[in-house]
Amino acid sequence: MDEALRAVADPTRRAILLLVRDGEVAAGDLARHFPGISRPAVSQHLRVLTSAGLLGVRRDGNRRLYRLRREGLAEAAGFIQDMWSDRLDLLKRAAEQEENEQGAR
Amino acid sequence: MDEALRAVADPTRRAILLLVRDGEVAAGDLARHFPGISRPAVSQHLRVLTSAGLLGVRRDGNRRLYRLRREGLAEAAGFIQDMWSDRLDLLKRAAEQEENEQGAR
DNA sequence: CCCCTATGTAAGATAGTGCTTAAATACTTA
DNA sequence: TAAGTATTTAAGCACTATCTTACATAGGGG
Repeated sequence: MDEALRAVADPTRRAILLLVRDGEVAAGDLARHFPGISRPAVSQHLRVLTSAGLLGVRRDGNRRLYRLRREGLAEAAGFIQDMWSDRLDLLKRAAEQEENEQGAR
Repeated sequence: MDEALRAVADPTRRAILLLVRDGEVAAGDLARHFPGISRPAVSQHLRVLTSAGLLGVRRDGNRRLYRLRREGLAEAAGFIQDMWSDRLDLLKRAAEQEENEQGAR
Protein backbone atom coordinates (compact mmCIF):
# COMPACT_ATOMS: atom_id res chain seq x y z
CA MET A 1 0.00 0.00 0.00
CA ASP A 2 2.82 2.33 0.84
CA GLU A 3 4.17 2.19 -2.69
CA ALA A 4 0.73 2.76 -4.22
CA LEU A 5 0.02 5.79 -2.06
CA ARG A 6 3.43 7.27 -2.74
CA ALA A 7 2.87 6.74 -6.45
CA VAL A 8 -0.50 8.46 -6.37
CA ALA A 9 0.93 11.41 -4.45
CA ASP A 10 2.43 12.82 -7.63
CA PRO A 11 0.15 14.92 -9.86
CA THR A 12 1.73 13.78 -13.15
CA ARG A 13 1.22 10.18 -12.16
CA ARG A 14 -2.38 10.85 -11.22
CA ALA A 15 -2.89 12.38 -14.66
CA ILE A 16 -1.41 9.25 -16.21
CA LEU A 17 -3.80 7.08 -14.24
CA LEU A 18 -6.71 9.14 -15.53
CA LEU A 19 -5.46 8.68 -19.09
CA VAL A 20 -5.30 4.91 -18.86
CA ARG A 21 -8.48 4.57 -16.87
CA ASP A 22 -10.63 3.80 -19.86
CA GLY A 23 -8.33 1.43 -21.74
CA GLU A 24 -4.83 0.71 -22.96
CA VAL A 25 -2.62 3.60 -24.02
CA ALA A 26 0.85 3.48 -25.57
CA ALA A 27 3.75 5.07 -23.71
CA GLY A 28 4.32 7.56 -26.49
CA ASP A 29 0.71 8.66 -26.54
CA LEU A 30 0.88 9.20 -22.81
CA ALA A 31 4.06 11.24 -23.14
CA ARG A 32 2.38 13.39 -25.78
CA HIS A 33 -0.09 14.55 -23.13
CA PHE A 34 2.71 16.15 -21.12
CA PRO A 35 4.42 18.71 -23.35
CA GLY A 36 6.15 20.16 -20.32
CA ILE A 37 8.20 17.07 -19.53
CA SER A 38 10.39 14.73 -21.54
CA ARG A 39 9.54 11.22 -22.65
CA PRO A 40 12.09 9.62 -20.33
CA ALA A 41 10.50 11.42 -17.41
CA VAL A 42 7.13 9.96 -18.32
CA SER A 43 8.75 6.58 -18.73
CA GLN A 44 10.08 6.83 -15.21
CA HIS A 45 6.66 7.69 -13.88
CA LEU A 46 5.32 4.65 -15.71
CA ARG A 47 7.90 2.51 -14.01
CA VAL A 48 6.92 3.84 -10.59
CA LEU A 49 3.26 3.20 -11.27
CA THR A 50 3.92 -0.25 -12.64
CA SER A 51 6.18 -1.19 -9.76
CA ALA A 52 3.46 -0.04 -7.37
CA GLY A 53 1.06 -2.43 -9.06
CA LEU A 54 -1.13 0.35 -10.36
CA LEU A 55 -0.40 -0.25 -14.04
CA GLY A 56 -0.08 -3.31 -16.21
CA VAL A 57 1.98 -3.41 -19.40
CA ARG A 58 1.71 -5.34 -22.63
CA ARG A 59 3.96 -5.26 -25.64
CA ASP A 60 2.38 -4.61 -28.99
CA GLY A 61 5.14 -4.75 -31.55
CA ASN A 62 7.20 -1.68 -31.12
CA ARG A 63 5.01 -0.08 -28.52
CA ARG A 64 4.14 -0.75 -24.91
CA LEU A 65 0.53 -0.47 -23.94
CA TYR A 66 -0.26 0.49 -20.37
CA ARG A 67 -3.52 -0.16 -18.62
CA LEU A 68 -4.90 0.60 -15.18
CA ARG A 69 -4.74 -2.18 -12.61
CA ARG A 70 -7.60 -1.41 -10.31
CA GLU A 71 -6.60 -4.18 -7.91
CA GLY A 72 -3.44 -2.27 -7.18
CA LEU A 73 -5.44 0.47 -5.58
CA ALA A 74 -7.45 -1.84 -3.35
CA GLU A 75 -5.39 -1.46 -0.19
CA ALA A 76 -4.92 2.27 -0.60
CA ALA A 77 -8.60 2.72 -1.30
CA GLY A 78 -9.33 0.68 1.80
CA PHE A 79 -7.20 2.86 4.00
CA ILE A 80 -8.58 6.13 2.66
CA GLN A 81 -12.13 4.92 2.86
CA ASP A 82 -11.51 3.63 6.35
CA MET A 83 -10.33 7.04 7.46
CA TRP A 84 -12.92 8.90 5.50
CA SER A 85 -15.95 6.92 6.59
CA ASP A 86 -18.08 8.64 9.20
CA ARG A 87 -19.01 7.97 12.78
CA LEU A 88 -21.65 5.41 11.98
CA ASP A 89 -19.05 3.00 10.70
CA LEU A 90 -16.87 3.93 13.63
CA LEU A 91 -19.53 3.00 16.16
CA LYS A 92 -20.18 -0.20 14.32
CA ARG A 93 -16.51 -1.08 14.46
CA ALA A 94 -16.34 -0.32 18.14
CA ALA A 95 -19.35 -2.49 18.83
CA GLU A 96 -17.86 -5.40 16.93
CA GLN A 97 -14.58 -5.09 18.74
CA GLU A 98 -16.29 -5.06 22.11
CA GLU A 99 -18.24 -8.11 21.07
CA ASN A 100 -15.02 -9.89 20.17
CA GLU A 101 -13.50 -9.00 23.51
CA GLN A 102 -16.53 -10.33 25.27
CA GLY A 103 -16.23 -13.59 23.37
CA ALA A 104 -12.55 -13.89 24.23
CA ARG A 105 -13.19 -13.87 27.96
CA MET B 1 -6.16 17.25 -2.91
CA ASP B 2 -2.52 17.22 -3.85
CA GLU B 3 -1.47 18.19 -0.37
CA ALA B 4 -3.73 15.62 1.26
CA LEU B 5 -2.44 12.78 -0.91
CA ARG B 6 1.16 13.79 -0.35
CA ALA B 7 0.49 13.89 3.38
CA VAL B 8 -1.03 10.43 3.38
CA ALA B 9 1.85 9.01 1.37
CA ASP B 10 4.03 8.92 4.49
CA PRO B 11 3.65 5.85 6.75
CA THR B 12 4.27 7.75 9.98
CA ARG B 13 1.57 10.21 9.09
CA ARG B 14 -0.83 7.42 8.24
CA ALA B 15 -0.15 5.93 11.65
CA ILE B 16 -0.93 9.30 13.22
CA LEU B 17 -4.21 9.46 11.35
CA LEU B 18 -5.13 6.04 12.69
CA LEU B 19 -4.34 7.19 16.23
CA VAL B 20 -6.60 10.21 16.05
CA ARG B 21 -9.35 8.46 14.14
CA ASP B 22 -11.41 7.71 17.21
CA GLY B 23 -11.05 11.00 19.06
CA GLU B 24 -8.74 13.76 20.21
CA VAL B 25 -5.16 12.91 21.13
CA ALA B 26 -2.49 15.19 22.62
CA ALA B 27 0.71 15.77 20.62
CA GLY B 28 2.82 14.19 23.33
CA ASP B 29 0.69 11.07 23.45
CA LEU B 30 1.04 10.77 19.72
CA ALA B 31 4.80 11.17 19.91
CA ARG B 32 4.96 8.43 22.52
CA HIS B 33 3.69 5.98 19.94
CA PHE B 34 6.80 6.50 17.84
CA PRO B 35 9.82 5.58 19.94
CA GLY B 36 11.96 5.55 16.84
CA ILE B 37 11.60 9.23 16.03
CA SER B 38 11.95 12.42 18.02
CA ARG B 39 9.11 14.60 19.28
CA PRO B 40 9.95 17.46 16.94
CA ALA B 41 9.73 15.11 13.99
CA VAL B 42 6.22 14.12 15.05
CA SER B 43 5.38 17.77 15.53
CA GLN B 44 6.42 18.43 11.95
CA HIS B 45 4.26 15.59 10.71
CA LEU B 46 1.37 17.10 12.62
CA ARG B 47 1.97 20.39 10.89
CA VAL B 48 1.95 18.74 7.48
CA LEU B 49 -1.27 16.92 8.26
CA THR B 50 -2.90 20.03 9.67
CA SER B 51 -1.84 22.16 6.74
CA ALA B 52 -3.29 19.54 4.41
CA GLY B 53 -6.61 19.89 6.18
CA LEU B 54 -6.48 16.35 7.51
CA LEU B 55 -6.19 17.29 11.18
CA GLY B 56 -7.81 19.87 13.39
CA VAL B 57 -6.18 21.27 16.55
CA ARG B 58 -7.51 22.57 19.83
CA ARG B 59 -5.61 23.94 22.79
CA ASP B 60 -6.29 22.43 26.17
CA GLY B 61 -4.16 24.28 28.67
CA ASN B 62 -0.65 23.15 28.12
CA ARG B 63 -1.45 20.59 25.53
CA ARG B 64 -2.66 20.56 21.97
CA LEU B 65 -5.30 18.05 21.07
CA TYR B 66 -5.43 16.81 17.50
CA ARG B 67 -8.42 15.26 15.84
CA LEU B 68 -9.11 13.79 12.42
CA ARG B 69 -10.84 16.05 9.91
CA ARG B 70 -12.64 13.62 7.65
CA GLU B 71 -13.69 16.39 5.28
CA GLY B 72 -10.04 16.91 4.43
CA LEU B 73 -9.92 13.47 2.86
CA ALA B 74 -12.99 13.97 0.71
CA GLU B 75 -11.27 14.94 -2.54
CA ALA B 76 -8.53 12.38 -2.18
CA ALA B 77 -11.08 9.70 -1.37
CA GLY B 78 -13.04 10.79 -4.42
CA PHE B 79 -10.05 10.41 -6.72
CA ILE B 80 -9.03 7.03 -5.37
CA GLN B 81 -12.55 5.72 -5.44
CA ASP B 82 -12.99 7.08 -8.95
CA MET B 83 -9.96 5.15 -10.12
CA TRP B 84 -10.74 2.10 -8.11
CA SER B 85 -14.37 1.73 -9.06
CA ASP B 86 -15.01 -1.03 -11.56
CA ARG B 87 -16.20 -1.18 -15.13
CA LEU B 88 -19.85 -0.79 -14.27
CA ASP B 89 -19.27 2.72 -13.06
CA LEU B 90 -17.03 3.29 -16.05
CA LEU B 91 -19.72 2.36 -18.52
CA LYS B 92 -22.19 4.51 -16.68
CA ARG B 93 -19.83 7.45 -16.89
CA ALA B 94 -19.27 6.90 -20.60
CA ALA B 95 -22.99 6.78 -21.22
CA GLU B 96 -23.54 10.01 -19.35
CA GLN B 97 -20.76 11.72 -21.23
CA GLU B 98 -22.15 10.61 -24.57
CA GLU B 99 -25.52 11.87 -23.49
CA ASN B 100 -24.01 15.23 -22.64
CA GLU B 101 -22.29 15.43 -25.99
CA GLN B 102 -25.53 14.64 -27.73
CA GLY B 103 -27.23 17.39 -25.80
CA ALA B 104 -24.50 19.86 -26.67
CA ARG B 105 -25.02 19.49 -30.41
C1' DC C 1 7.96 35.16 40.17
C1' DC C 2 10.52 30.61 39.17
C1' DC C 3 10.37 26.15 37.54
C1' DC C 4 8.32 22.28 35.27
C1' DT C 5 5.74 20.24 31.55
C1' DA C 6 4.07 20.37 26.84
C1' DT C 7 4.84 21.74 22.48
C1' DG C 8 6.45 24.19 18.44
C1' DT C 9 10.26 26.46 15.58
C1' DA C 10 15.02 26.90 13.56
C1' DA C 11 18.99 25.28 11.39
C1' DG C 12 21.52 21.92 9.33
C1' DA C 13 22.76 17.05 7.72
C1' DT C 14 21.21 13.30 4.67
C1' DA C 15 18.51 10.91 1.69
C1' DG C 16 15.13 10.66 -1.88
C1' DT C 17 12.56 12.45 -6.05
C1' DG C 18 11.91 14.16 -10.50
C1' DC C 19 13.90 16.22 -14.26
C1' DT C 20 17.30 16.42 -18.25
C1' DT C 21 20.42 14.72 -21.97
C1' DA C 22 22.82 10.91 -23.92
C1' DA C 23 23.11 6.14 -24.83
C1' DA C 24 21.12 1.47 -25.10
C1' DT C 25 17.52 -1.91 -26.39
C1' DA C 26 13.96 -3.83 -29.18
C1' DC C 27 10.83 -4.29 -32.93
C1' DT C 28 9.64 -3.06 -37.99
C1' DT C 29 10.36 -2.40 -42.54
C1' DA C 30 12.70 -1.62 -46.82
C1' DT D 1 20.95 -6.31 -42.59
C1' DA D 2 20.68 -1.27 -42.45
C1' DA D 3 17.78 2.39 -41.05
C1' DG D 4 13.81 4.14 -38.57
C1' DT D 5 10.51 4.28 -34.76
C1' DA D 6 9.20 3.42 -29.92
C1' DT D 7 10.71 3.06 -25.59
C1' DT D 8 13.65 2.32 -21.56
C1' DT D 9 18.04 2.83 -18.96
C1' DA D 10 22.00 5.52 -17.19
C1' DA D 11 24.20 9.37 -15.16
C1' DG D 12 24.06 13.65 -13.17
C1' DC D 13 21.91 17.60 -11.00
C1' DA D 14 18.63 20.59 -8.51
C1' DC D 15 14.97 20.55 -5.37
C1' DT D 16 12.36 18.66 -1.59
C1' DA D 17 11.48 15.86 2.52
C1' DT D 18 12.56 14.01 6.86
C1' DC D 19 15.26 13.54 10.60
C1' DT D 20 18.22 15.43 14.48
C1' DT D 21 19.75 18.71 18.14
C1' DA D 22 19.31 23.08 20.16
C1' DC D 23 16.38 26.79 21.25
C1' DA D 24 11.94 29.36 21.86
C1' DT D 25 7.21 29.80 23.48
C1' DA D 26 3.45 29.11 26.54
C1' DG D 27 0.58 27.54 30.24
C1' DG D 28 0.27 25.54 35.23
C1' DG D 29 1.53 25.28 40.00
C1' DG D 30 4.47 26.04 43.96
